Amino acid sequence: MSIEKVARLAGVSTATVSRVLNGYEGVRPATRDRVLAAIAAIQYQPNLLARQLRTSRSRMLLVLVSNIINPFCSRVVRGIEAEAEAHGYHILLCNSDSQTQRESAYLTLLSGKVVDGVITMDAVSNLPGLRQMIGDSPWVQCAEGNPESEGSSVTIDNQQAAREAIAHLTQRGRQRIAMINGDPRYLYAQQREKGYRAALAERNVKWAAVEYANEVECEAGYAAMERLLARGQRPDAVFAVSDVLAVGAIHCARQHQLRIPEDIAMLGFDGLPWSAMLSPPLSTLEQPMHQLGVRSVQLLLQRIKDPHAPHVHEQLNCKLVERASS
Amino acid sequence: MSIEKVARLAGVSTATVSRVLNGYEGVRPATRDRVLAAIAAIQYQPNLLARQLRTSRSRMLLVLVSNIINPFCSRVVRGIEAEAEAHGYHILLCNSDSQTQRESAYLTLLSGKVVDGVITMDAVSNLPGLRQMIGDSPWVQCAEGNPESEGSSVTIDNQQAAREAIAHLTQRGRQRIAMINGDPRYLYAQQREKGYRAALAERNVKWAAVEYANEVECEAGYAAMERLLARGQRPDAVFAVSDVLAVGAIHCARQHQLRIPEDIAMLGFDGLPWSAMLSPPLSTLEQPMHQLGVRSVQLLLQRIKDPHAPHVHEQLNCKLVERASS
DNA sequence: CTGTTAGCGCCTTCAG
DNA sequence: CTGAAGGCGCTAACAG
Repeated sequence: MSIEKVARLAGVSTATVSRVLNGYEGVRPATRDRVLAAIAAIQYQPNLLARQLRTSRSRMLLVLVSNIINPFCSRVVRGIEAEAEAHGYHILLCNSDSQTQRESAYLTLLSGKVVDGVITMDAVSNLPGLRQMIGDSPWVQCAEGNPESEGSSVTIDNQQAAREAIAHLTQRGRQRIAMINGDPRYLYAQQREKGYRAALAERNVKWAAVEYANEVECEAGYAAMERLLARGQRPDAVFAVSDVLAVGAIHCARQHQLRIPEDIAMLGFDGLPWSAMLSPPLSTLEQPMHQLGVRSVQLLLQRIKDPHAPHVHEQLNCKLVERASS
Repeated sequence: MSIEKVARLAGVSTATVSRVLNGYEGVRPATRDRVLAAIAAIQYQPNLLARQLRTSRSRMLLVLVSNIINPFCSRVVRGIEAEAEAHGYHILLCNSDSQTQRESAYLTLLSGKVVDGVITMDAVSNLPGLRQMIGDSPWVQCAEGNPESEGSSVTIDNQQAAREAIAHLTQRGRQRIAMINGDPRYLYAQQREKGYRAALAERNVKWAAVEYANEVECEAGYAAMERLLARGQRPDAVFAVSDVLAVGAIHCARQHQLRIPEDIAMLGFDGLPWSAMLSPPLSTLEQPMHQLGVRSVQLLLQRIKDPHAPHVHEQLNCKLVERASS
């Protein structure tokens, strides 16, 4: 089942078989046909591991994501995979749950030459241990990136997005805008909160309230809303950093006999398709999810091709979609 | 950066280094320490490709999924990954979009020894071409499986689940139950439709209406509902094969000034967490998503360990969750 | 146009 | 307890 058997059967050398396999030009049609026939005869399948070892290129990309269950993540990953496949690359998926140990287990695949590069969608850039494991291997941070760290990144302008969110809500006359944020270990969470506070400050609004959801699941959004409502003065608007969290928050508000948007306006983030189909339809900040993935791959492949290519920090635009919830 | 450098630096043979690396017993502590020191000194990282080639085991599993964006899929994949990781395996993800060509591209990784086995969540068992590529490599069908095909499978009893759905709706006094089904090339869709029709027949109900969503996205659910409402007599209940489709269907019904559940009862499928937080909360058939993934990996690893282990066809239970939408 | 040869980096008998 | 040597299957010079 090796290249050698094919060679023997076709009466040629292994080199020739290899040439046929890899589509080299200089092979006489007659011999090529003999080789092809031999391949078909024994149903030969090249051993890709051997090839990868020899060429030291695996055409595989590692994708480190906090949790694929987050619909935002799965859509970005879809973009990654689509673009990777278009260039003949495959992807290896790691759900880290932000556990350093799991991430480092996967990163050995990078040093172990099993993958040619890595795209991280998790808070790794501020973890020195992981940074060191990545070394100067091809690396792109996607959606969650520190522009000041080494390595390229493709993100949105989180701070700016949060400002737009607040601008929108104040414009609609809201006075007490609360925020349901994600785990503050994430840069995106830090940046959005910074934008939120800055926007309020600019408007001389002193009322602020932030609750953190420990994961991006609607139950966590519900719980955060519960805590928000348990505080003294009730907010008249909530800015959630994910549509998923917003769903939970809306449900919680309803349980408290509050009307959306009359009593509380609600604004989500991400722009998942079903946000438009909720009742009321959810206003949200739409991220270019697919494109985030696509661009990340493009930058990564560029760097794989030329390890000395400069690092790039790209920011894609997001878009406020106004609907009935705010 | 190879094992040989370590050996030279430590003044031992490559064999000894290998022994240390793989935790073999019979190495004198003194030499082991020297080796460990050398490894640390040059920051040696084993080349996993070489190891995989040599041992012909990659500890990687291929997961072929139609589309990771489907929340049902991402939750199953999460289960797969969790269990795989617990056994020291990594996973390679392929979004096939049910395109035979893409699937076969990924399956070369199986014949190419890049992965030790494959879990398919897509309609492949009835595609002879792909079946042949898999050959008798370790293979488990997850969530979408043909019990009559070779290879193991872990599924739910789709037909039975559909019967329960109809039983529930008729019990609530519904007379004209329509179905929003998935792509009929999938076995799950065929089986659920069979259950739907059988349940109606048993009750001597002649009214039936089935529309197919071309993908599992809420927009497709919306479109299917639109077609359903454009038909002559309007249904008083809809059984959708996915909560995602149900969201779209509900939205469409609302646009037509129909109330849920008064005018139309709605029943979803999968049991995604946010189905409980919609308004009204969505009744649904809850699948053991995580467990489907976990069991698949267990069966697969079993078969990798012992290629002659018998094929198993397991069915996990799903559960009707009654909420306000029906 | 084709064959010979030398590894890629590792593990694993088989000797000692 | 340790070393020498062979080979996993493939590609890429280098000859011819």
